[in-house]
Amino acid sequence: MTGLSTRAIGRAAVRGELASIALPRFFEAGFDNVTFDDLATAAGVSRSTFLRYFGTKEDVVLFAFDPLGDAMSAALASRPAAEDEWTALRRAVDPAVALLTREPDDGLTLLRLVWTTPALWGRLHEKQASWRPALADRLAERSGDGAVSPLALRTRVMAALGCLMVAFDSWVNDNGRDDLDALTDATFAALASIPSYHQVNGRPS
Amino acid sequence: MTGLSTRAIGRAAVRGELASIALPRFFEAGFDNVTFDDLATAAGVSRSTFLRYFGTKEDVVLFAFDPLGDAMSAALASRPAAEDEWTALRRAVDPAVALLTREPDDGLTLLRLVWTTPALWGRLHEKQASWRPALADRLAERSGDGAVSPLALRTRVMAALGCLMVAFDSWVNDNGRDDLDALTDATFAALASIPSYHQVNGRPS
DNA sequence: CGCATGTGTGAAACTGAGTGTCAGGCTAGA
DNA sequence: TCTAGCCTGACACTCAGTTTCACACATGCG
Repeated sequence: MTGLSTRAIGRAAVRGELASIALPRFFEAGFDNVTFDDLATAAGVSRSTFLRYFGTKEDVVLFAFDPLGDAMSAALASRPAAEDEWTALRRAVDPAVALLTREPDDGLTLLRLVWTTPALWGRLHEKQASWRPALADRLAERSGDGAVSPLALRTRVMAALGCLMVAFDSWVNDNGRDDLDALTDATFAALASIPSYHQVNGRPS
Repeated sequence: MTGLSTRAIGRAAVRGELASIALPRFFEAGFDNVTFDDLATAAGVSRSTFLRYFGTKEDVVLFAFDPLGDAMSAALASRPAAEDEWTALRRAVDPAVALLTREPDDGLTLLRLVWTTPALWGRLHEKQASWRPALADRLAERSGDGAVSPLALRTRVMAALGCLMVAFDSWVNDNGRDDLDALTDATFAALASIPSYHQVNGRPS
């Protein structure tokens, strides 16, 4: 019943506070031009302390995406059992879309920073990959446990999160002109009906 | 007609030589436990020189994947025009499968190193992403230029390379027991027919 | 043949990320 | 009040990656 100790709650709060102080610096100066010393000074703590809360500089920025893993798993689990799989996956990524469009300017700025910094882009994809197992588990539950091969489920989860990433990419590249939600619909639609694919096994030379 | 100068050829050869000296060290000791000093000493050059050939440690390992971008583009371009898109994409990733299965032990060892080192895994995905534009261009050519939206094409290319990555993942995780080619077939098949997806736009609540 | 130019190499100094250690201070519980 | 444990700051350290400088070597030209 210990759940979250008072320590852990405090720690999470401090992390959020530090991240919110650090983000504007990154936006202004660019990710690579801000040092831990800068962040620590801005936050009024020592470099040591800042580093204790965020093991890497990337974590400071990507902290914003942390809740998405659980949120998307929960969203998928709450879809009606009768709903088809791809629609359920489309709805599962809604929390991600919502996170970035709640404050469209902030969301776009954040995503732009991630997209223009290879280290951040890479880490976001690592994080995204870490969400997959839980989503594949939810998918297995809803389609009867042995009905579809785990490999196929993992592939479809990969595809769904990939659709989200392509939508992010388009959104950043057109500077938020299009609606992120609509872009996500479009990427999911692009995989929904892959035109006439026959004989995967059996070598179509 | 300058193409490749004699300089560039020499440089590429040296890169290959240095990489082939370095790889076994990584395999033995683990990526993080090998320093540039170690590599330089092993290769009989100075740290400066080694760093001039590979800007980062990740590049030393991922050097092996460098030719894949062009190889996959060429493979896709050479598919018959009548072939359906998804099959063409499946064939486009053949060079990647071939690269890793030519010497199955070496390929598996290399991929295991990449998969157990977050930094390498992330960089491989960056590199993979850098291959996408060219592949999307080849896809646009074969399906009449304006016929399918660029967003849809980019999404399908992402999905195809994602299938490859999931196949890699499975191959590493079962220690090469299954055939990588067959695993790739399976992941592509998992997206070929996404079961009954209706109405992406129009909010299926 | 002698000289200038460009390129590859090595040495060294420097910045900054990330790790580990240690001592002091604050808080909570007995 | 005393004690045990955590949080903090200071410091030293390793290593990646950048930059600068000087030297060696090759090639092209007069």
